[in-house]
Amino acid sequence: MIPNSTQLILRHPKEGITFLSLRYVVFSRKVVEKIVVTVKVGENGGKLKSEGPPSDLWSWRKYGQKPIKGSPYPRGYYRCSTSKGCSAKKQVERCKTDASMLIITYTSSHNHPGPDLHCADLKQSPKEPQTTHSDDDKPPTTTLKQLPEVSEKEPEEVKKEQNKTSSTDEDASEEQHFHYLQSPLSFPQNNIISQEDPFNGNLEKTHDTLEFLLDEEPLSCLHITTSSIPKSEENDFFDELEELPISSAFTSLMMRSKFWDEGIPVVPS
DNA sequence: CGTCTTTGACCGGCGC
DNA sequence: GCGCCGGTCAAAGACG
Repeated sequence: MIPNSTQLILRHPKEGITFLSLRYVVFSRKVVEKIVVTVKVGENGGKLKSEGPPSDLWSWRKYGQKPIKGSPYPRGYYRCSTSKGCSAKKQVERCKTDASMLIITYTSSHNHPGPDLHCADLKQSPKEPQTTHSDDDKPPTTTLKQLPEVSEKEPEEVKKEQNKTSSTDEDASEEQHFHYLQSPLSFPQNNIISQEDPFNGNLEKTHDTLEFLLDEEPLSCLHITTSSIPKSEENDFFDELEELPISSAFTSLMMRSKFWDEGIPVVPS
């Protein structure tokens, strides 16, 4: 049985409130690639106004919100405002069975380089709404941190910068409690998914990563699986989707991200 | 004043 | 053809 989805469970080193599960998704029928990210924001994540949503480095502008049939929570529609004319979009909604879970769907891709990592990391995308959302109506942005594919930063440099930020400003903002990684859609598509054989090659590495992750005791009841999603209504959400394992590119990105550094405190020697 | 959010209206796809 | 539903538009207001 070939695993068709991957979930990564990450936790905050202190509070353990942030979780992330990632899936690469292809709408096989429409041949439209979407990437669905589910984010565990913790029980208080969606209830405390002070608890700002995680943000990525892009600026997202909300352009719509619709109540979704079958879900008590509305879905928010965002498009990239980092660059005019960028077609990147994302949809953010809460899991109907678990309000602490956010389901973020990325569509289209950025047609421009991402923001500078250093600057963005320090400035934390000031345009990004952080604290104005309420319980249900304004979903947070994602924990995805997007690195410009045009500028491959030295991981050490990135870590250094990020550590500096987190060490000096760690408690300044709830935002600091979230970990960032690159938006999958900022990768060239052939780096995201091998259309011919999406499971080949990446699988082993993905599993290595997962085993590594699984060494960390999960903090929540969120199920970890590489082959199926546990029975839940969330599963229905993905039923029509063809799920793919995380690519090595994405994995490698995570490994050098702040997300990785802080989310996975245990590093194999 | 520029940018963003909110929110009702509008549009297109799809099923019956 | 009609209604439902998801996605988008755009005007108005809020905010820094």
